Amino acid sequence: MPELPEVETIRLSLQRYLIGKVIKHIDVREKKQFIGDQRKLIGKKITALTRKGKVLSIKIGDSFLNIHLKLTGQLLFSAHSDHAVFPREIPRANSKTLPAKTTHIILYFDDGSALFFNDLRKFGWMRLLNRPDETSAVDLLSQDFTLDLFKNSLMKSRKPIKNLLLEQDKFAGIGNIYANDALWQARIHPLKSASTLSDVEVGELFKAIRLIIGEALKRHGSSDEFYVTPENKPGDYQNHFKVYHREGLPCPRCGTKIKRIKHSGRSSFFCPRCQKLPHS
DNA sequence: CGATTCCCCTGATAGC
DNA sequence: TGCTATCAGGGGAATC
Repeated sequence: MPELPEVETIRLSLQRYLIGKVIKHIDVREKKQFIGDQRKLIGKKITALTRKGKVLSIKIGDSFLNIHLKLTGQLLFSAHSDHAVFPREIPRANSKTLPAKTTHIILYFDDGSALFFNDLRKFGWMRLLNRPDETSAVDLLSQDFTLDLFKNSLMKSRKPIKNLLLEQDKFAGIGNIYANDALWQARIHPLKSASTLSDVEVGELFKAIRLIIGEALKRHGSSDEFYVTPENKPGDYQNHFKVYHREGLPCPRCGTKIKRIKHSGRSSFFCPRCQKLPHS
């Protein structure tokens, strides 16, 4: 699922292709996934790509096309829209060519290139606004994401730390993969109440988030299920998961079998030896 | 305030 | 074989 490292990888890639291109035509095949008046974009030029948390914003003319990929969204670029063929199968699109069955929106540019939005489960969206999509939260790669801010947020909540990490209106960008791996890195149990973390633990978790997100970025994200880069290349972090999707496999640090629990409707993975609760 | 549940959607998988 | 039930999951809304 696309989290900060995946969306940032996509942004850096698309930035190279899209800046300066002019929108010729937009094909919206799944109406509910495009919010706004697409006609506003015709003939307008792309001037910037930004990202906050998991939301990508493409500046087109005076408007911002905001994109959330949710669980299964893919953005693929092709220099030749009339024969968009990739050398390898696109994961879960069951095809090397575009458009695929899962292609729901296509942006055509004036030079014959195109951007394809695939999304099997149709949870993702493109939303046209006159500003980047608003979230008051601090992005994890921002200078404003400081230890002080992090600590203040944690001390105000008695929720399980894992739940807090996933709240996009507090810290934008972390999803299930990196929340699990960061907690493992910091040796903190996912159910531990946020406000009960010691100063040392808060510091370790702060470092762990930056370390794990940084490693994932270097590896161009995690191609666990659907995610690929706009060139249809996989990331590499899935080969280096610490605990995520590794139930029953050995902890990379101590060899203990990794456990999986469900809470608040989501799965958490952790090492029962490295990440202990006070009373267990 | 927080915790839980449902919903959106589809393919994979399990059970009969 | 083929049908049906269940599940995964980001995030928003409704409910307790």
